[in-house]
Amino acid sequence: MKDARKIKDLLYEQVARIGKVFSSPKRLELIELLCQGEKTVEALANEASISVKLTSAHLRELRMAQLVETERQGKNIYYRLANKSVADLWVQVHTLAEDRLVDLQLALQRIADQPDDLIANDRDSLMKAARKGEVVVIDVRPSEEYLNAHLPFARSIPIDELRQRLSELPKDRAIVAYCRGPYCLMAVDAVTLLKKEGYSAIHLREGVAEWDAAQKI
Amino acid sequence: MKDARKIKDLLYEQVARIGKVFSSPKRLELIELLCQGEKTVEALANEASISVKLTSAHLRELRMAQLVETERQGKNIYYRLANKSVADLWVQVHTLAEDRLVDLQLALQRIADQPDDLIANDRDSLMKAARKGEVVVIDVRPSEEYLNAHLPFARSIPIDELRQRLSELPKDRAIVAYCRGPYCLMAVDAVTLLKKEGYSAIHLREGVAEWDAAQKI
DNA sequence: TAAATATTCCAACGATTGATAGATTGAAAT
DNA sequence: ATTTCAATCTATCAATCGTTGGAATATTTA
Repeated sequence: MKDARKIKDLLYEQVARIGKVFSSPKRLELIELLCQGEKTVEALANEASISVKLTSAHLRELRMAQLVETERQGKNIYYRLANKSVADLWVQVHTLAEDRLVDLQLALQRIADQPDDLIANDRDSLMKAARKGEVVVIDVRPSEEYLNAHLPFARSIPIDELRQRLSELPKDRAIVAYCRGPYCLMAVDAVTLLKKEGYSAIHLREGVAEWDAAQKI
Repeated sequence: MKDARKIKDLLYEQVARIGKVFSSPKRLELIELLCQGEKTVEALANEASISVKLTSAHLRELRMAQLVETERQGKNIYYRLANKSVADLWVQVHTLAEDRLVDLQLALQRIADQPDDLIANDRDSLMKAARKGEVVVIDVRPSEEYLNAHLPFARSIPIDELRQRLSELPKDRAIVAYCRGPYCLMAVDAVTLLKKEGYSAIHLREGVAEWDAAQKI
C-alpha cells in the first residue's frame, strides 16, 4: 500500500487549509470582527486598519476555506461567518495562545489595569448580579453589533456615546464594560473614562463569542 | 491613541504563532501522532514519512509556540504535547475542516466503506454495548499508544498482530475497530481484514483524542 | 578517551505568501 | 447610456516557509 501515504498527505493538506486561515494576524483580526456580525469589506478594512484591497485578498482566503459566506445588499457585499463553530475555533485558538505564550500574557496584562479577571472566572455570579441589578453591564461596541448579539442583561452604550450618556449610569453600583473580546480596547477605554469620572468600573475581558463558547463546555 | 494599533498588531501576531503551527500538513500529522502519547523524533519521522531533519525543524516550530515539551530519556529525546488543550484544538480544527470542506468529505468517504458513522453519532450506546459485551472494541494502534490511553472496554490488538490473533475474536458479535483518528488508516485495514475473514466488523472513525474532546462538550 | 547514536543548528534553494499598485468587473444611481 | 462606487482580479516585489544537505552538539557505549 504505497498510496496510503498519498491519501494521508491529501487529508492533512485539506485540514491545513483551515489552519492556514488562522496563521495570519490580519485574518485573525477579520475573523474576530466577523464574530460580531456581518460587515462590508470596507467596514472590515477600516476596523482592521488595512487597505480594502488587502482586506479583499484575506477575505478571499476565508472564502476559499469555506469559513465565510457573502451576500450582496444594495451596493455592498456583506461577509459573515459560515458557521458558529468558526467563532468557537477562534476563541479556542486565542485561548490556547493566552494559555501558552508568556509574551501574550504579559502584553494583555499591560493593557488592562490588573484585577479584572475575577469576573471571567465566574460567569454565573456575574449573571446573577446583573439579573438582580447589583451591577450594570454595558456593551460598548457599535450598536449594530449589540443588536446582532449581546450578553444577557447588557445595555448598549457605544464607546463614542459614553461620555455624553454618563448620566444614564448609577454611581452606587459597579459598571461592567465589555466589547469584542480580549484584543479589543474599547472596554479598556470605557473603564478608564468611567473611573476618571468617579464610577466604579470593571473590565470584562470576554466578548459575546468567548461567552458563548464558554457556556457550552 | 495611535499606538492602540501597535498593541493590537502585537496581540494578533502572538495568536498567529499558534495558528501557524496548524497551517502545515506535516505539522498537523505530527500533532496527531503526539496525541497518541510521547514519541522520539525518529519515531515521529518514520510515522510521518519524512526525514529526521525535517521532523526536527517542524518540532522546533511546535516548541517555539510552546505547544510541546521535551524530555531526554537515555539516548532519545521524547516529545509530548504540552497540554491537553492542544489535542482538543487539533480535534476542533479537523472537525471544522470536515464540516466545511467538501473535498475532505469526499476523500474520507472514499477511504471507508460508508456506513460506519452510525456509531460516531452515538457514543453512549456504543459504550453500553461494549460494557455488556455485545460488541468487542479493539484498539489496533501499537501497544505503547494503547497503554498511554485507550477507550473504555477496548482491547489492544495492534494491526500487525491482528492476523495471528484472529482466534481471540468472536464471530458471533460485532468487532469495532479504532485507531489514531479519522486520518489514520489502520482501523480501515483492520476492518477490511476482519470482513474478509468472516467477522462482522465496524470502523470507528474516532480516536482517543476525538473521544475525549467530544465527552466534555 | 574514542566511537556511535540521536538530535539540533546552519546555510541555501525554490516555492509560497503578505502587501501594494493598476486595471477590471458589476451593480446602482443619474 | 453613462457615471459612480464597491469589490475583485492581475501583476509584482520582498519576505517568509518548507525542504534538503552538511556541520555541530550532546549523550551513551565501548
